[in-house]
Amino acid sequence: MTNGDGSGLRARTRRAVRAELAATAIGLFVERGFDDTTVDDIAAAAGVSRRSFFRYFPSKEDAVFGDAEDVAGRVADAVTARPAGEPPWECLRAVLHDWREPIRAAHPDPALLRLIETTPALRARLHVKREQMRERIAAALLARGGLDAFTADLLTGAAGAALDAANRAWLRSDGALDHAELLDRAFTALRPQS
Amino acid sequence: MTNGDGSGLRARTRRAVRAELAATAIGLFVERGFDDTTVDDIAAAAGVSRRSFFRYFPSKEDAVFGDAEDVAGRVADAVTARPAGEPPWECLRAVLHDWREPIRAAHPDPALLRLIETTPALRARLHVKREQMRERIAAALLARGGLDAFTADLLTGAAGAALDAANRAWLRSDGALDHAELLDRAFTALRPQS
DNA sequence: CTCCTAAATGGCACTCAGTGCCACAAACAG
DNA sequence: CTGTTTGTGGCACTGAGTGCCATTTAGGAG
Repeated sequence: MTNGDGSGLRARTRRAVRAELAATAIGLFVERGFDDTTVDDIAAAAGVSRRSFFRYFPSKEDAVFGDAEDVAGRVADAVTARPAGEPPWECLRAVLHDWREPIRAAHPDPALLRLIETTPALRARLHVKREQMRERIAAALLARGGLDAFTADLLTGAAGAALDAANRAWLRSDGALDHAELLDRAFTALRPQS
Repeated sequence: MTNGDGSGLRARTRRAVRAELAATAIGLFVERGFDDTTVDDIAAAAGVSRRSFFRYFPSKEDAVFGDAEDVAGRVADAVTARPAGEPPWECLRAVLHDWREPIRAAHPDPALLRLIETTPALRARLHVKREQMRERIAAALLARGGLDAFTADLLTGAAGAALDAANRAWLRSDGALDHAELLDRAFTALRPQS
């Protein structure tokens, strides 16, 4: 029996190659645009074969959004870890507030954000990942008890809308506005009535 | 100068062929699944060439969502047409309430809804269309005055979340629950504070 | 009706994403 | 060392989407 965890040379090199591929792909996307970059380009620039690229990422888009599932899982865990009696909306507000920085750090390049905004294929993938994340968070919220599935869907959807509105306003201001305060304003405005 | 409007044999046959293609495509998608239906299959079943299919729809997915832009435009117009003094949130609630039926009528087959839910490519396209619609509605809401861009984004996003939550609960109940009442509950819960 | 132009069509060739298959090399367990 | 597992590259194939061209057809001008 081998070690199932992430130690060992096999798993480590695999993670390194994956990160290298993602960085190379993002660099090329930002430089030439998503559609004008082929998988062959990425693979060649990273020194692997085209076939191997698809062993690390199921699609070209996933080179950008590869770690989204990990983040979704950890955010869901953060929801579960909140105090039991906390109202659901406050729980979501606190968790999203805590995860603003980690999420931003995973996509440090503002040019990448612009690229995603202007590339239909990337926007589509982002929306799908976002929805998968929302479902996981809704499930975690539901497991905490105190609400039904309808309310869990509603609150997680509204929290996503709050985050989106804050992000858009922040991008419009070119980073001049305070992101945390924008998010707070959004959450306060949408706080559910009784 | 020819007639730019939609009358005339040219435009009418074009609309007819487009509708025929969409119906054929949806039928095949529901029957065999989206991925197991090729554009060749659709074109052959509708009696046109593969090349002509792409003259009516820019992609295979658009055979399902082809009229989304029209709907988005008309919903935005409905927002503009609401009484001037009406609070934004009530405006959105009223417009979405009025458009529940027309939107449902455009996708009458529940099997199609299930198919969209379970097909990644269709879900992705749906999310993109949804977001485009939200942007148009946000612009219309903004043009009414009385709010800033941040609030317009926030309210339209929240309205979308309300609609999604109502739709999901309605699908979960297999149509047993009252969709209008679910939507109303969602809007009431998220009504923004002062 | 005839001629002319604009639009619609079909066919072909091409690029590129994504997959299945196979042969080969490196790591690892015994 | 030996068998097994895991990663890799190469190849061929399907299918979406696009550019180009030759042909047909609708609809307006004379």
